[in-house]
Amino acid sequence: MARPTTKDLARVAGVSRATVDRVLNGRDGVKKNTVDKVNAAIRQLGFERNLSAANLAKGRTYRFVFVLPESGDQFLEEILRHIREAGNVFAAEMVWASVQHVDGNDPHAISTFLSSLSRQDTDGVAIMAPESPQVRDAITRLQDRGLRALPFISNQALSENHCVGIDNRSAGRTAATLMGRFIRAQKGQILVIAESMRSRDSIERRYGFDEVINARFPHLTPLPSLETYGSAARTRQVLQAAVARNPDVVGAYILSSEARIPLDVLEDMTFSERLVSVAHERTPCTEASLLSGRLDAVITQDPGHLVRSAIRRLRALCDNRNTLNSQEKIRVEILLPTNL
Amino acid sequence: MARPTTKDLARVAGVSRATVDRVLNGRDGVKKNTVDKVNAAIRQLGFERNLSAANLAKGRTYRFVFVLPESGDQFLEEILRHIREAGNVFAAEMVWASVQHVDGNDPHAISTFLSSLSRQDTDGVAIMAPESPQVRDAITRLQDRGLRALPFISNQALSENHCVGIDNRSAGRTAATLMGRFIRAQKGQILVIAESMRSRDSIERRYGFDEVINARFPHLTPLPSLETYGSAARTRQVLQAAVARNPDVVGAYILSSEARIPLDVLEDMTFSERLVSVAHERTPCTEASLLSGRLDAVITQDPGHLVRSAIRRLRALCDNRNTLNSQEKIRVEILLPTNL
DNA sequence: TCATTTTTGAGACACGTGCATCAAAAATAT
DNA sequence: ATATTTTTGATGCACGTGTCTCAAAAATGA
Repeated sequence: MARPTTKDLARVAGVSRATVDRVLNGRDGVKKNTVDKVNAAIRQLGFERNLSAANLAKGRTYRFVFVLPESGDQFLEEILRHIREAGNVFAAEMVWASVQHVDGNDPHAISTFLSSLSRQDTDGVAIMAPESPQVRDAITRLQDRGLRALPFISNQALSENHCVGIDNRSAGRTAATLMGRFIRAQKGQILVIAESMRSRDSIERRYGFDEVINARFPHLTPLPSLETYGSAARTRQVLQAAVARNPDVVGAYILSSEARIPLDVLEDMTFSERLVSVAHERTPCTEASLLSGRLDAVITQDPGHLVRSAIRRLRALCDNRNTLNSQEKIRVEILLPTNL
Repeated sequence: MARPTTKDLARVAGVSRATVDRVLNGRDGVKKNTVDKVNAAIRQLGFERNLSAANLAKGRTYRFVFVLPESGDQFLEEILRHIREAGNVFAAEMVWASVQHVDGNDPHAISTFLSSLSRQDTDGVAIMAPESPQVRDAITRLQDRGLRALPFISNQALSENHCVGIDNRSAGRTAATLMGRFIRAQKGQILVIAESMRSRDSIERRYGFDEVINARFPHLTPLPSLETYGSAARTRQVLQAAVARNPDVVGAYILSSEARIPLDVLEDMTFSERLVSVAHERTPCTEASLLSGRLDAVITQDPGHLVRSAIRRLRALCDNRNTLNSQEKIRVEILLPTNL
């Protein structure tokens, strides 16, 4: 019943605890034959290292940095809140999570910041930044210096560590399914509104969206993406232009994480029939809009889950452990007024 | 930077480590004044007990039992799989999770089993069983003996420990929203199919479903619940009778966690137009049905999350800690063919 | 005041692992 | 054969907390 300890291992393998330690911690200078004996004992006893004891002995702490853009985005606010919250919870497990803001549009700034990190003060980094060669190189150098890096939400093409976040193509496909089924009109156009189409996330969402609309709802026509660049004036302008060109707009898909501006602008405009609107990310704004009926559905990813998953995965990377895939898979969630 | 230890506490509070220990672990025989001094030091230093060290010192293990019905239900299979999986993950944190099957329809058997548990071999129990006075009493006695109990998935009216699981009324409301918006017919009836309507879960789902259909989709009529009792023959019989009485059936809501039988039966029947069907719980059967188009949506709760949440909450109960509410809230998830 | 009780302190050991050091044993080279 | 290198064992301390014991100090009662 009691868990076997390294002492038991030593006894069963017929070696000393010192040798068990050498094998467990991968030190060299141990004959292959001896290594095998110890491993056999590990299997035989079902030995598992007592993490509490190990961490205590090592005085191990995990110092993680979240590198985030500087925006005042509501979704990002949520992320920040959960980082603080998780900081408290994981404190008992010796995890320190801090946040560093850098201009998301300045690859040079990101790269410079990443270069400033060292093992002296940091064990791992979760990076939310658009993909760029500079950033990619900085991440590689980070890893060469022994730090662990993880792309966070915004997709980075890192070889193995796939991103903490949803499959954006699947998110776009889901938005399309809801949109297609909610719209009752026989035909019409759908506005697609993004803050910018330069990010990989937006592109993937758009791709998934078109895929499903074209295949399953051919009576609907998704219009070319409208970019707001975060400006209300510009949003109003491009939206009005698009609606003028397309008399039968029946839906609006807001695919960037800041839905406030497009929603406000849409509110002021008139359409022949009530628009079906779908947006991304749960924020105070999208929640309120769902309840008031301004939005019909919200596709989201749980920010708390994102943060905790990033921390767990960074820690696993530090310990060279595997994570539980089913726990770390971030789900494409659908919010309706009824399941907030 | 380094975390304060009990030694630091003792120094700052001007007492001995023994006294700090007495305060931290709530032993008596300490003057109120001294307690206050220690608590002040705790606040001043922001002391947090090192859980690793504490657990190591106590040799604490957490032995939890999941009490589950004996069914061969696919959803239950998933739950079992995740209990085994979680067992591996939590092993490093000294958590042992075992499973005990009892006949879910026999309150006496459940009560007898619960009475057989003692602190000698068990620290906490997660109970999935229909509510009944006998079971409720057994749970109370369990708690009197110092064990921790938690209602699991199936709703138990335990005073404080609210159930690990979704809000079933919200789930029913969500099913209704999707159903109402997916159905294009001007009017029609909706089949509501349950294994049994005796369980609190079914009742709550049904209640939420009717609520939304009546309020938002008055052109649709939800029919009285049909009970299958798990029998294919009976299912066929009651379904055919219901359809004979109602010529305009346009939707089917399967609200129990086993969707296989109703789906198979529905498949064989003919309707004037394609049914919109919504079921509960992600299982191999519902997944396949979504992809094949037999089902339009599935309302589900993540079984892995359920299991891990139950374990975390039981452990928190044992340690008299609070859990992170945002992490333990089980979401009403919506599955479409596009976000599996 | 002295006897009694309550409160506090000092100290030791335990938990399981990590990480040293140094000597002993075994294997290999000469 | 001996000298050298490689491999192993023995042992001790550390991590932070929990849990003892025993004695000292302080507070309370008479």
